[in-house]
Amino acid sequence: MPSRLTPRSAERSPTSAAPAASASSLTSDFSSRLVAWQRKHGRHDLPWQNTRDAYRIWLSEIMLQQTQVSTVIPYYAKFLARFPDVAALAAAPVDDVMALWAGLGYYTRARNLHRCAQVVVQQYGGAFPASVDELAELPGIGRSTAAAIASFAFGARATILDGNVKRVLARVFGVEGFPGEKKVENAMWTLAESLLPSNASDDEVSAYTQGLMDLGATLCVRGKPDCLRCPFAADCVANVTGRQRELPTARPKKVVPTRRTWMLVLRDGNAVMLEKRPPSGIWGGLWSLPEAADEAALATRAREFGGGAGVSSLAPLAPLTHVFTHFKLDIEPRLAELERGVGALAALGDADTAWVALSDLDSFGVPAPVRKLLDGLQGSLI
DNA sequence: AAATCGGGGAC
DNA sequence: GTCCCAGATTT
Repeated sequence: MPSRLTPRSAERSPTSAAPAASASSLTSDFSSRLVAWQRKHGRHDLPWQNTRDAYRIWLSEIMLQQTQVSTVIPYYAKFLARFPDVAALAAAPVDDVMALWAGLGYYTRARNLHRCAQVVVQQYGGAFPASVDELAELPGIGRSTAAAIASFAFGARATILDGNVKRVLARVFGVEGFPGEKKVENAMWTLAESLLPSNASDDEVSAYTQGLMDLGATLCVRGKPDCLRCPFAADCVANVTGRQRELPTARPKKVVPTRRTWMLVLRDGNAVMLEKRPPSGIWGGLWSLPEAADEAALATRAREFGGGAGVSSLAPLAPLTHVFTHFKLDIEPRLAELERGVGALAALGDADTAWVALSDLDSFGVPAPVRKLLDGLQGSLI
């Protein structure tokens, strides 16, 4: 049932485009219309829905940060099978968690996931706290994820504000400005809070939060929003004014610098030398190929890794470019072979290096471009 | 080729 | 408090 909504403070969205009368009536019944739409047209059978288990909800929300539903589903199933509850996850070695996470990206999420499980076990006796503020203190959980968990698991009246919601709000209410900008984001938080349903049951709260997500993910998409099916089409500033492509305001452009690195593929038969990266920074904590800032330095490292065994000269492999948000990375791979095949002995005793069979890369967390490079190498063997 | 996207750490 | 960074995917 659409609950009667209490009068809102006269928050005006920071736009002059929305007619005041239309904006205020929309604000007052936004939540009831969204809930009605969600119940009829939203998603109801995702693997992490239809539960109030905060562990399952938390796990899904962490995985869904920066990652789409279809990608998350198999990982979510793997994690639940291996770690059926927060205590099992907390008790596992972090390397097991990293290996299971490999391929999902944003690996600090995996380390925080593990840390968070341990905090929940040690400080909360294995039960997630129910308040948004306590949830947001936990590793890997910020304001939006805390609100998602609190609303789904505990029926809390708290709003999410992720990329989908920012897009919906910018369009429906005509919020101008790049949402990554502090001022604009603050305005969106205020607007989102003002739209929450009052006196809603737990089920209504869940449907509202899910509705925000589903509307942005299924109708109000970036490229071609399906405005004909949208419950807010008649009131939506972007739709009414034909500005779907201009809202939300795009990030200001900036030129990205290019960096170049040399990577060593040191091979001993079917195995390659991997090196564990520092815990923070690019690919933090993952296993990757040894690097150097130029070819000569890489050759020196190759000889050092070779230890007593001779090492061939470096042979160029096909260069590749990996694009991050803030820079491009040109990778110059160089192949070297151990000449006397004692590599397995050469690096023993060093916790930051490992000889890994190409067929065994799955059990290590390896960055995607490095994995691709090594997969190509495996194809060329035999 | 360009744009996206929540949280944490640096500052 | 504010700014800057991370990586895989979609468009």
